[in-house]
This record gives sequence, structure tokens and C-alpha cells, in this order.
Amino acid sequence: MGNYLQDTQSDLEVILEFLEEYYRQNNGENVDKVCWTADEESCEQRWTCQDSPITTLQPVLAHDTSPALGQSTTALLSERGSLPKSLSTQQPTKHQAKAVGRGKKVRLFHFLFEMLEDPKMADCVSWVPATTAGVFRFSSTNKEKVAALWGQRKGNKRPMTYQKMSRALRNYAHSGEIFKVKKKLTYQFSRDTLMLLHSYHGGEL
DNA sequence: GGATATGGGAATTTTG
DNA sequence: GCAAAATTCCCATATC
Repeated sequence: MGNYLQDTQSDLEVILEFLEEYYRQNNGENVDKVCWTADEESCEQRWTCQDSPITTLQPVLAHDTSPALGQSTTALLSERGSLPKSLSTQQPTKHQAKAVGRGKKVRLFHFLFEMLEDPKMADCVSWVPATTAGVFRFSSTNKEKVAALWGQRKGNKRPMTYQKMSRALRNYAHSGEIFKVKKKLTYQFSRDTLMLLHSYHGGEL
């Protein structure tokens, strides 16, 4: 566990920088309402809410456990609208895309996580309930919308398509960040990636 | 058999 | 200029 934490520390720093900038740009809207905390010793992670206590989620660490994230997190957040709005309405330039994260490149899995946490994007991509935590699925009808937004976010010259985006997602399988699930349009964040992404919400945010 | 999704090789572009 | 990551193109295969 200790080695693992050391290995992921640098990644975490990069991601935290990204999120700091992200929330800064979004005025930290509603950020105070939901907070993801991780107890590294006990591997216990909780969503906390300012308005009212929320049930403790099963840790994402438990890879084969019940789908705490998919059901509880997304449903709850969708219900409350507690997470910041996605950048989908923005038309970022390449400069802006580069600026996010203080010079660090925006990465696709970060973007997808934002989409997943945005209730407004639920018709495009959503967590898959009743599965292992971190599993998400694209809408067959709106998957191209997600891809297009990703292309806009990156400021690509040519429009991004789902086919191209999925190619990038397959590359993540090599680095172990996202895996393909043997289901149509369905992918899964790796345990480590999911933990890092959720750690965004645990710090000062 | 057609439409769609998936998978991968390889070249190109972008970024740090 | 270089290396790594991401994008792009293209084709083959699998699935419904």
C-alpha cells in the first residue's frame, strides 16, 4: 500500500493541479456540498455532504464488490446537481485546453470523468449500475456528441469521432488506465485511475 | 447480408 | 530536436 501510494503520488499532484484550475475556472460552484474523502490507511472512502450526511460508499478499491460508484454516486449527484457543470458549453481554444492544468495536457479520461459526473451528460455517457465500480457506457445515439465535445476541448483541427476517441481509449488499456468491457460501448476505469479521479474531490476542493 | 462496434497497425501531429 | 502521448486513417473482424 505504501509503495502504491508513492507510485501514484506524482500522478495525483498532476491531477490535483488540473482540478484546482478546473474548479477555479468554474468558480468552485457547489464544490462545498460534496466531498470525497479517502482514508488511505483503512481504505475507506466516503462522500460527505454539507446539507445532510450521505451513506458511506463501499470503497472503489474493492474491485469486485458492488457498484457503489455507479449507483450511489451518480444517482446522488444527478439528483443534487452538486458537481460543477461540464465544460461542454465552452468552446475552448487550443490555448485554453493547454492552459487547463497549468500547462499539463488535458487527458481523455479526465474529460470522461467530468462528463460522467455531469448530470446533464447522462444521456450521452453514464455510469453503469449493478456492475463493478467504475464501469461506464456511452449512449449509442449520443456517443458522437461526447466525442465531438472532446475534440472541441482539445481544440482539434478535425472533428473528433467516437471511432477515433475509442481508439484513444483502447490505448489506455496499454497503460492500464481504462479497460474495455466485453459489452457494447462499455468501458471501465482501472481501480487506480478511479481512485485518483475521486481523490480530486477529497483535498481542499 | 448490412449496419455497427471493436481492435489494431502505422503514420502524423501535438505537446512538454 | 526529441520522446511520449494523442490523433488520424484505414482495414479486418466480430456481433447483432
